[in-house]
Amino acid sequence: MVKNNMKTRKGKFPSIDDVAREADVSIATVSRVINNFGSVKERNKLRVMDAIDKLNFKPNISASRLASNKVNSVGLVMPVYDDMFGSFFFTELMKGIRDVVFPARRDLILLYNINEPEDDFYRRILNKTYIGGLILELGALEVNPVLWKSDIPYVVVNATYTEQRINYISVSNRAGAYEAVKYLVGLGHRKIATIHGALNIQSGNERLEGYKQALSDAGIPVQRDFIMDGNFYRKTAYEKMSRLLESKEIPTAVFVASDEMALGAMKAIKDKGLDVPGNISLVGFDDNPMCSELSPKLTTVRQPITEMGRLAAETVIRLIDKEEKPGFKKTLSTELIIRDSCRKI
Amino acid sequence: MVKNNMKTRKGKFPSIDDVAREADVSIATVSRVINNFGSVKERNKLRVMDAIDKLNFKPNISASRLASNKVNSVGLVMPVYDDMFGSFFFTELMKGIRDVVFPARRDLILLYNINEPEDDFYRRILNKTYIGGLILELGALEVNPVLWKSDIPYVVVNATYTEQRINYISVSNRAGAYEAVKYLVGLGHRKIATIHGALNIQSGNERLEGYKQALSDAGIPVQRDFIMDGNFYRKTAYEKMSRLLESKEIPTAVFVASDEMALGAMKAIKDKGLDVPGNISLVGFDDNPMCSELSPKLTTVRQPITEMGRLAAETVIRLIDKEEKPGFKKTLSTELIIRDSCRKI
DNA sequence: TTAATATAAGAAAGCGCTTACATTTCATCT
DNA sequence: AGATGAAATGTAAGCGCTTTCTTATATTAA
Repeated sequence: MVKNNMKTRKGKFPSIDDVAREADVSIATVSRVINNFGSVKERNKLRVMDAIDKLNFKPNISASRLASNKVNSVGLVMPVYDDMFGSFFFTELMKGIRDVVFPARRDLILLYNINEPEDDFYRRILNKTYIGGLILELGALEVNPVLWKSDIPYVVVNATYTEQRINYISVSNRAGAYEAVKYLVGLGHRKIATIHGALNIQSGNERLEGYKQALSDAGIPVQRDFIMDGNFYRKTAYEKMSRLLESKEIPTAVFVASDEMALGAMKAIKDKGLDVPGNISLVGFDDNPMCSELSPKLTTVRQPITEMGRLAAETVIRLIDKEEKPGFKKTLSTELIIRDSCRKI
Repeated sequence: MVKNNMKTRKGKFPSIDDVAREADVSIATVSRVINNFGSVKERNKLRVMDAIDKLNFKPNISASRLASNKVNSVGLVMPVYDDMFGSFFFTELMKGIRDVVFPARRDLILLYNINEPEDDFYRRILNKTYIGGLILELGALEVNPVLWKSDIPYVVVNATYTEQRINYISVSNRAGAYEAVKYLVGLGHRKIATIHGALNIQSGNERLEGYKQALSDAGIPVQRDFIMDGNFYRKTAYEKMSRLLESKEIPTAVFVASDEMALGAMKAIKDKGLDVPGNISLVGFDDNPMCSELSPKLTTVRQPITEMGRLAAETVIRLIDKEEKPGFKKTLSTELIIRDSCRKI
């Protein structure tokens, strides 16, 4: 039920017929050279290209799509972020995506679900006949059934799946967290707490597991009261850190599952009159650029978000072009960036 | 010269003919009810809608566009940002845009110019026959001639133009800077320096003017060596601030033309062993969320970026729909957010 | 040289819609 | 009841491309 109130663009663009007339060939030939398809004699190819230049002709994509029933745009489905990290993540991901999508001459369609039942939202997307494939960041959501019942190719970013058919590109959250905690252990810390992220989000869960594993492997018992329930928000981290500082046994180091939370934690520590890393060593996750603006500069686990975006775009395009079979799975590795927020003990 | 390697979506979607047959009416009638256009008897309207539901029919947008030569998608042209503010600005703007564009059932096409001559880039956009209008953030660039010679509606964001036909939505940079400096004057400061932004960008220029004007109006002479040439980058601001602190006459307050630069300035001050606001009062511009994470929390000028995005989207849609005549010009006001980085003197 | 084959070019039939125009239906007024 | 005009519906001609099929031309083989 779309209102019929759209604007009409002046119908003065040259069409393929004009080019054909100008080059004195048939429109079929013009189409062949436009699409670099079939065989055209060099002489005619040149004439057509000249005509195209002369008339400044650009093919009408709607017509092309209608006639060919082919499709090449990439859709990007994102949740509605509202925090600092969301904005960082989004822009970084976009950098990778755009660096692949635009040089490949694809269109990038942004798709936000604003107040629509999820099924309807995806059905609508599927019926946009010009979208060839999707890149999805789902946060805490599952892959929608409408999607996996369809035959549109999609790759999910920032999550892993055991289902064979689901393509994803993720990041080694577990290993990253493991490395961070191992680093703290290496500095001599034994009382290492964590403020973890939302556990309904995969990355939150995996980072917690990495933390536990690293402690176990170091022969350090995992203490229940050293595990603080966070949700990736700064404010929560502030509260949890404050709580941690009031407990009988105060940790000497804390692994915080995101930089944004590390910010809150650091503030809580300072507000208590304590020092980072003097009293408490801190490691974050993400490598948000603000990390190096804090004092002390935050030691953190960098995740290659841009790279993830780039790879996601490359993959979805290959899937659209059928150059790749579904089932593409990749986990990119993280890197511990050592700065000034941890000390030997 | 597009390679012919796109994927074909299974051609099993029901068409308008199927609906017409199912509802036992003509395709014209179906089209009328789809577009809510012309007159259709209630009885038939219902039958068509039932048939649409039953078959799960969705119109083929490419066909619709080709036939009607009408168009409703919104294109968003952005520069390639690489700094923190860019990412903040981009996400904030997007928030406003998406909150308008998606409920209005328009598509949002992201357009980045990656290594393409500007003219070609815009010509390509214009020939995307499904883009009805554009929102542009141009940074230091001018409106491209290809664009203003065309008849596509567009609104420029974050800049002002005297040309009558150019639609823009901007922010009162001058007044914002003026208010900030006036505030410093009110606190008793007389030696007020500024680190300004890139002067080839309007906002940079206007903020500098606001600074000068505020001083003049307060009867304070504008001192040449209190005006430091910045470019919105943190690093430059760090250097300029350091320089400022080494000069004979050290200011008691500095108006820094962006929060990102304020970050650099603050660091420079601390690195010199001085205190904010103890020795130097600081005011920023933007109200980047990190402002309230700094210590001291940064006093700054908030600009309504999301609101700008929202208005830009509303405007471009009204222009597409011809509900608005070209020449829409609006400047949104800023707001001084007083936090802890300034003191009385 | 001619036959056989490969290559190049064109003609024309759609793709799934919109819409101008023609036609039918229906309510209203003499 | 017949005339009249408005409302409802249908018919059919495109929109600008792609692509199949056909035909013409060039190349090679015999």
